[in-house]
Amino acid sequence: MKKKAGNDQSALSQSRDEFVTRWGTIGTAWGINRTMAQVHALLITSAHLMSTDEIMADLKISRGNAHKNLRDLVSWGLIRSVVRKGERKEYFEAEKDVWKMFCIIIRERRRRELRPALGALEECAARTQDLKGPEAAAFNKQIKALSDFLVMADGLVTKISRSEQSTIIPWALKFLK
Amino acid sequence: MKKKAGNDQSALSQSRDEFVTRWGTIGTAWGINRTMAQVHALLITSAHLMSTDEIMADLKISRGNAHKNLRDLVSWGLIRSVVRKGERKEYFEAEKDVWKMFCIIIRERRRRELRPALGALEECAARTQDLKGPEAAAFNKQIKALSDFLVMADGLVTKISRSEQSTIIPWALKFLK
DNA sequence: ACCGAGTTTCAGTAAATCCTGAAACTACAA
DNA sequence: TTGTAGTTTCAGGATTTACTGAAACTCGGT
Repeated sequence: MKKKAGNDQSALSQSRDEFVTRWGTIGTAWGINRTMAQVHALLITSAHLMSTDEIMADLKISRGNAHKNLRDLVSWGLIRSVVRKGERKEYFEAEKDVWKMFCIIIRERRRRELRPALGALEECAARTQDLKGPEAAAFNKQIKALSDFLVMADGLVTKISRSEQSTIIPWALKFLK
Repeated sequence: MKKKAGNDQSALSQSRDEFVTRWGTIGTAWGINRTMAQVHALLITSAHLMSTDEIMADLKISRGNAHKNLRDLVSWGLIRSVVRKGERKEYFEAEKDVWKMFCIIIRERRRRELRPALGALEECAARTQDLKGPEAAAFNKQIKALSDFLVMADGLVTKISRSEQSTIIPWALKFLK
C-alpha cells in the first residue's frame, strides 16, 4: 500500500470515528439515544454491509446493546437486515438516500408523536364542547386552535412524506428565493 | 352559584386536569420533560395570570421544580413573567397564539438542534474534502448530501418562523388541496 | 437595621433510561 | 443427537435526568 493512500485511509477512518461520535452527541440533543444515533451514523457511512460483531467492535458496545439498537433502527425502517446466501450471520445496511431517510423519520414521528397528541386534543375538545360559561368556552377554543393546527401539520407531514424529492426540493429552493 | 354552572365548572377543571396530565405524557414522548410540558399546558389554558405557588399547588410539585421549569419556559420564550403594580410576587402568562408558539418552538429547536448538527457535518465535510480514494469520496459525498439537506431545512425553518401566519396557513391549506 | 414576602440555589435523593454480560434459545450441519 | 454459529432475552448495574426541601439570598418597606 502506498504511503499517501495509507495516510488518507487513516485520516478517513479518523474522520469517520469523529463523525460517529459527534452524531451520537447530537442524537442525544434530539432525544435519540446515543448508541442508536451512532449505529445509524456508522451504517450510513459504511461502504459495505456490517455484521453485529463488527458494529460491537467499532463502537465498543455490548452485544445486547448492539442488538437492541439494530432492532430499533430496523423497526424505524432506517436500516435493513440482509442475509448473504449460504451464511447464517445477519448483516445490516442503511437507507442512504437522504430524502428517503427524511421521509421515514417524519412519517414515523408522525405516527409516534403527532397522532397521540392529536388524539388527546380531539378527545379533550369533544368533552368540553358543550360546557357553558365563558371559561369553558375559552378553554375549548384554545384546545380547538391547537388541535386544528396539529391536524394541518399532520396533513402536511403525510403529504410531504409521500411526495417525490423531485417535486418538493425544487419548490423549497424556490421558496427560499 | 347555580347547580348547572357548578357542574360545568367542575367538569371543566376535570377536563383541564386531564389535559395537563396527558400533555405531560405527550411531552415526554417529544423529548420534553414532563413537568415543563405540564406547566406549559396549565398556562396556555389559564384564564388568568398564575403565580409560582398556584402552579406548585395545581401540579403538586416542589418550589424548586416549579421554579426551574418556569425559568426554562421563559428562556424558550413560551411564557412571560409579569409583575403587577405594587406587588412583589411574580406571575406568569403563556403565549397563547398557536402560530406564534409554533414559530418560537421551531426557531428555538433550530438554534439548539439544527445548528450544532450542521456545524458538525460541515466541519466533517471540510476535513474529508481532499482525501483520495473511492471510499473517502463516497464518505465525503454522503456527508455533503446530509449537510446540503440540513442547510435547506435550516433555511426553510428560518424563513417560515419569520413569516406571518396569514401567508403560510392559506398556502398550506391549498397545498393540502 | 431589621423584617418578611418572595426568589434562587443546591446537596441529596428518586426515578427513568441505558448498557452489560451471560444464559437461554434457534436452527442448521455433521 | 450433538455441536456450533448465531440471535434473543433479561436481571442487575451504571449513568443520566428530574425532583425535593430547605437554606441562602434579595430587596422594598418600616
